Amino acid sequence: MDWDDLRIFLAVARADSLSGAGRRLGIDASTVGRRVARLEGALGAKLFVKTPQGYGLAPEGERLLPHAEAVEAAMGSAQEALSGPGDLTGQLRIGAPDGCANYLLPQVCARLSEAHPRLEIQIVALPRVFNLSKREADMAVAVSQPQAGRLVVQRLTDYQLHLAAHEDYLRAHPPIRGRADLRGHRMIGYIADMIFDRELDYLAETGVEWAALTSNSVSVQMQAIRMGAGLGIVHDFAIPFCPGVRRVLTDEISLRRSFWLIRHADDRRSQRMNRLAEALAQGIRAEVARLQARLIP
Amino acid sequence: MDWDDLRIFLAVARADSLSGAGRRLGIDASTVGRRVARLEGALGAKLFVKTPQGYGLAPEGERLLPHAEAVEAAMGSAQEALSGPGDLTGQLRIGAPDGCANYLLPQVCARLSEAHPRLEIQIVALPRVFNLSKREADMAVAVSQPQAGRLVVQRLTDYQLHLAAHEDYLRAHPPIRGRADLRGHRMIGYIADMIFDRELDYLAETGVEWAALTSNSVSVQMQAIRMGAGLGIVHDFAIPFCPGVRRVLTDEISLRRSFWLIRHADDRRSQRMNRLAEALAQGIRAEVARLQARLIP
DNA sequence: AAAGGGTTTTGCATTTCTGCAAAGGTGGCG
DNA sequence: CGCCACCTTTGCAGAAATGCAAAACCCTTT
Repeated sequence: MDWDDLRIFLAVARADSLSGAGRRLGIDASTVGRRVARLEGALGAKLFVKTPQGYGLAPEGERLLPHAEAVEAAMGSAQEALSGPGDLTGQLRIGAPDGCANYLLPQVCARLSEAHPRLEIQIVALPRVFNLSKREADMAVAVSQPQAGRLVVQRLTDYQLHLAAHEDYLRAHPPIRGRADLRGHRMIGYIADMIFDRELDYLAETGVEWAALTSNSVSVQMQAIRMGAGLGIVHDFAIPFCPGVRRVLTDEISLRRSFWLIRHADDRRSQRMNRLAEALAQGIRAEVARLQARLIP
Repeated sequence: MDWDDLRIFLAVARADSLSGAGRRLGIDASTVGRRVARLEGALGAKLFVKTPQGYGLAPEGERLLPHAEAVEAAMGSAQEALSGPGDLTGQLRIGAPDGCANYLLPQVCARLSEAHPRLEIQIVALPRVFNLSKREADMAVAVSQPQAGRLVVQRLTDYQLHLAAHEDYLRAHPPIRGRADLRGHRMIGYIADMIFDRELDYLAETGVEWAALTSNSVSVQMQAIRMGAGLGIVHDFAIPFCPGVRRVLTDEISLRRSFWLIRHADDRRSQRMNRLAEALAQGIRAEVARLQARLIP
């Protein structure tokens, strides 16, 4: 039995398909299929039920999975034992909502990447909740604490959101002195039925009923605001990236949210993962603080 | 990093050489060397100090070793999880002193092998103490309990030894009615300076001072006795294999010894190893009992 | 009903890995 | 001193694994 085939097995079990596993591993799907076949031969057991829709775990594979994960953990410890106390290496995939992914992670990860040249960071911006248990990512930034799953959660930082618009828009439209003046303004926000977390329902919280222009992406919303398309709730830390965008009604409308860093419970014992999480947490905290401090009141 | 390379690393670390590891793994030494080189490249660390006399663990390799063993253990559990509750598979290398290896293990292992067709049993007969920690064998039968090492020991069975000779020899020489009559007889025994365990010093215990024909192998001694070369202390359980060999002076000279089964402490958690050990223990017990019962008083 | 995107599977050219044989070194022994 | 046994390393031919492209299939959508 080739030990490396167990690595492939894990990937397929998590991706539920040869092609998905291949993408993740950076090798061809046909190779993945052949390695799985070889493993099954060596073990004398059918590990997957193969359908044209993908590979699903067979009972025997189900039984193997936790042991394969134990091997993976041991393999991680082994690699850890060698990488010098200083540098971090390997791959790190971070899932994050796109606000964080666009305006915070690039800088934070750039610095991290610079400090650790052999570290390979992947930022996955997705408007949905991650399935960490399937290892779609090693860590995830979330806007609320998950309830289920073998996960470990830590608070990253608080951040604020305010109503904002481009100064060109503000000049061209009636002044906004109070909440009542919002009536008649064009609002920009999330697509209602694509809100994947209650914490994102900013507009409802501010009492706005209707938005003229919506997107599932905060960066698209931000771009719309920057182009003078209207008013919207935006992250304070994003505003410095958009010259000309000004906050309005900061006294009356002010939201506070938190980012949470979510990791696999199993990774808790990994010194590497702990260090990566800590570096990420500090980086994000510092970046949020830096950007919010830059705001023109 | 190829997970399978860690398997090669383990073998080299234990064999202290590429060629030894290659023999053990059944692959060529040059391949072993290249895989080690590849692993070192992937890990960015020199794992071995390479000399024309072999591969010795470098400090980094020393650090990696326990983690690699953890991976090995996890890999074992994984394979165990799949092999049906019934059958045993894989390789089992048993080290044993040659008395046991010649007259007990062949039958016992033959039955075991028949019951588990995918099990591959190797019997290593060696006139020395095994280095289990280097995994020269998975288990070892010993004539005394080891004191040091992370080992687990269990008593297999007691057995007896008596003075014996071929009936042709007895007919051709003066009768032996008591210990005193032994004077003048040709004795067969161990080579004095090659006795690797005090328990083997049979002749000294019986008061015999000198042996005319000696060997480091009990089966060679037995063969000599069978050919009528003289008298010697032999295992009772070996006598049924040598037609014509009779015990003498059974009342006055009778030795009792024990076999012990020694295993790695780490293997204690392996259900497979436990089952193998149990099967071996029962087989050896039954075989000793069967053979000793067959003796002509 | 047909088309499109997703999957697995298969055939083939290419790359990679492996085993063998020879070369080069080093320590032990007569 | 030279020889022998053992080790590693290197060069090369054959075997094996890999990636790519195409085919076959299923489900969803137009």
